[in-house]
Amino acid sequence: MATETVENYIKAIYVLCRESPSGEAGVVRLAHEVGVTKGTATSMIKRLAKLKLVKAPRYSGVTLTAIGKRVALDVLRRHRIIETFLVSTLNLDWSDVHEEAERLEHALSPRTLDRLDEFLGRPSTDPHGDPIPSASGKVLELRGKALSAYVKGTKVEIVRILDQDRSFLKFVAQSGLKPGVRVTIDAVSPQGDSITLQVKRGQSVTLSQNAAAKILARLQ
Amino acid sequence: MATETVENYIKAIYVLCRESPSGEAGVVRLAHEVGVTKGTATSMIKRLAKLKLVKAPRYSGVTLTAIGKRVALDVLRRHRIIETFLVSTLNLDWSDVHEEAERLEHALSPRTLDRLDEFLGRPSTDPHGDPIPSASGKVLELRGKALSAYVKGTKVEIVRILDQDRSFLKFVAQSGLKPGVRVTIDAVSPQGDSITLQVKRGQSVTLSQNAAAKILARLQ
DNA sequence: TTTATAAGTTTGACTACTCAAACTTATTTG
DNA sequence: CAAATAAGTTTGAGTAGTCAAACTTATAAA
Ligand SMILES: [Mn+2]
Ligand SMILES: [Mn+2]
Ligand SMILES: [Mn+2]
Ligand SMILES: [Mn+2]
Repeated sequence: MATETVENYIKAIYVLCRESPSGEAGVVRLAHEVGVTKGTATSMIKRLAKLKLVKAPRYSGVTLTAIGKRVALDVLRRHRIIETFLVSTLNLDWSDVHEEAERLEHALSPRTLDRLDEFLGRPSTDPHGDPIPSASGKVLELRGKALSAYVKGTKVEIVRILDQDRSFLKFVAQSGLKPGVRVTIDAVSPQGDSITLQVKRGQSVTLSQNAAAKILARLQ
Repeated sequence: MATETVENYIKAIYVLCRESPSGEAGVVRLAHEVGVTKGTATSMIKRLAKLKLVKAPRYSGVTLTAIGKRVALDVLRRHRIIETFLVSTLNLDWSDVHEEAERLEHALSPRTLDRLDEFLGRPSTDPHGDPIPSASGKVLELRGKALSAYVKGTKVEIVRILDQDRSFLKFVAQSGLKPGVRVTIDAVSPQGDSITLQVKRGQSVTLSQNAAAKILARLQ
């Protein structure tokens, strides 16, 4: 079995590969993501390569092998089911659960995970709208487009928040922008680099294009 | 904060001190409990002493300091609340939850633990009848006497199973001897080294004195 | 009271993980 | 294209945790 540290690296590599257009994870960003120096990340990558979890040509980007991808999806499944439990059953704050799940995800046996999943009614997404991979390792990553991609007047439904940063999540929640909420694109200002949404009548929120890019929504 | 390993040692020392009449934990038994060699246990004890968690005179038994005792009760509280959750909410098997809680107990933040405790209705004992220490570190260890201490004809209520061994727990559960169950002492045979209980009408169980000593019960 | 044995300690070596700092290769940019 | 800079690697050292085996001290038996 992979250690807690290995699981964290693999999950981070999965996320980074998904984000980068080249489909590869860079060492510096990986190091930053897991909170270590780049030298440490390099040596860990070597170990992961020896474990057949990643492919890492020298002086180039890291990618997951099929086995590595499977490990990542397992960890992600655990992480998101736990987050769902913490929010929907224990009523913990939406913006706090990530750190907690970060530790708990390494301590759940398959059986307990399945019981938890059953108890929660087999949810398909977590509180942030992140899709929960199936037990067999399948996941539908793309649902919706970035808020910044819609034009003025469009009515959309928030489906996912891509950033796990606590303060950003806190701000998003404060603005009433949880997954499932419907908003109207009120104004788009390329000069001001901002976008304004109407959440309810009389309540509008202005976001930078950058922030709006981290919130996914779909039509209707 | 204490590492996972440190927490495991401290908890084991707490349990061993409670069991031994001298109130001290031996290195060999501690090593066995934690699953390491005695040399490893010795070197860990040194670290624990440096951390002011234990007192360990050379070539003699280990005892917890006040700080160490506090750590032990914190871990025990987490362990037992988790076990309660796994059994009463997720319907996991009574005899399986110990191993699971053994890992989860190191991953729960105080806030999440409190929410879980609240969700469960602030239970006072876990599924094995073990008392759950309070958040402030208080615990009532002694409730009931060993089954082997009662005489023939006595009607008692099972309150606690002292052994966490899976096969023993499985046997106990199979025999219908959970905490809360009422039984009658049917026969005591000093020669046969055994004791026979009537659980329901027509259902009786025979235990060795040794096994009966690990099951606590109280009158009525 | 000696002696065998159990309990406890020490030593040397190993894996997993980490950092700082020097170094090498790749990528920008003037 | 050459120089500057960013990205990636290597080296040396350190902590946490572990084992096997040799060793020392305490305890129980003879
Ligand atoms: Mn994690
Ligand atoms: Mn999430
Ligand atoms: Mn444990
Ligand atoms: Mn228990």
